[in-house]
Amino acid sequence: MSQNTFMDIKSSPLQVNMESQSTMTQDSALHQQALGNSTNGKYGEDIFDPSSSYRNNLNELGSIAPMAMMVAETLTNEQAAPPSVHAPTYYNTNRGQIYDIKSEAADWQIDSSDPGYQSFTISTSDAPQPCPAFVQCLQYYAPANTMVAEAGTGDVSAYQICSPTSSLPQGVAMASSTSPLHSSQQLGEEASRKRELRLMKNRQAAKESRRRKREYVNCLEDHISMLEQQNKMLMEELKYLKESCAKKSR
DNA sequence: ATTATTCGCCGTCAGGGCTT
DNA sequence: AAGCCCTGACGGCGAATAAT
Repeated sequence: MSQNTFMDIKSSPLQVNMESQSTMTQDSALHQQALGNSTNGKYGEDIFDPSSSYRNNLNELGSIAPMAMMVAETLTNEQAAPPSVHAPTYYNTNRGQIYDIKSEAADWQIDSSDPGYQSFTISTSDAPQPCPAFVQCLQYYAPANTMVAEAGTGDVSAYQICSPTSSLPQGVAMASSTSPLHSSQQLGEEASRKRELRLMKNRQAAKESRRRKREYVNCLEDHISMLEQQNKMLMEELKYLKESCAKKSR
């Protein structure tokens, strides 16, 4: 299989043309079967289990742990060890502190002991940093398959950010998401905040989707290798049986 | 050494499917 | 119906590689 067959093929005219002109190999035929025959946006249904999506196939292999489940487990199981995730970068805004998950400076922990997630505490060794204007962001992600936690809309009224070097929370209580909006400026800020939240979620979803797809393609490649090996053995067995029959018939 | 092409990854948008 | 999630499509970017 070519290395980039289904990773992220750009559909520029040149590349589309190259694809359409390329010879249909066994691998590409299999992939077309796996991907092209899909009718509902999922792919891979023809290779493993026709009644199951590729994600289900992967789940059966135990290779995918849905992040949502990890979130639920992490936030509800107080006995569980705190997840090891990367440190966010903290920013100060006129509405409090928000953070950026791209920083990978240090480990941080989540204290979810507060029932109902009315508030929670993020501990980090990072000192708060100044930041350009940004909306309040109550969602944070953990990279590398660790966990995702979300809060910020709905019934969450506040949360806190504090430093582990201080016994008292130094964080800023965030604006209540349920507070009424009075001005067009506030409406604009709310819309902007929602957009940022949506983009952030989609960004993470896209990453997860691509990771699942890579995993799926890897599974397909392994499956192909196994089938090729199987085919080779069967061909050898057939050859042997044919020769045996020929000897007997003489 | 410079330029062109390829590759892989990312963020965003759009649209379909599912849930509430 | 609204909101959310998932994923294909698209364009941009930087690194690697090939061509000159």
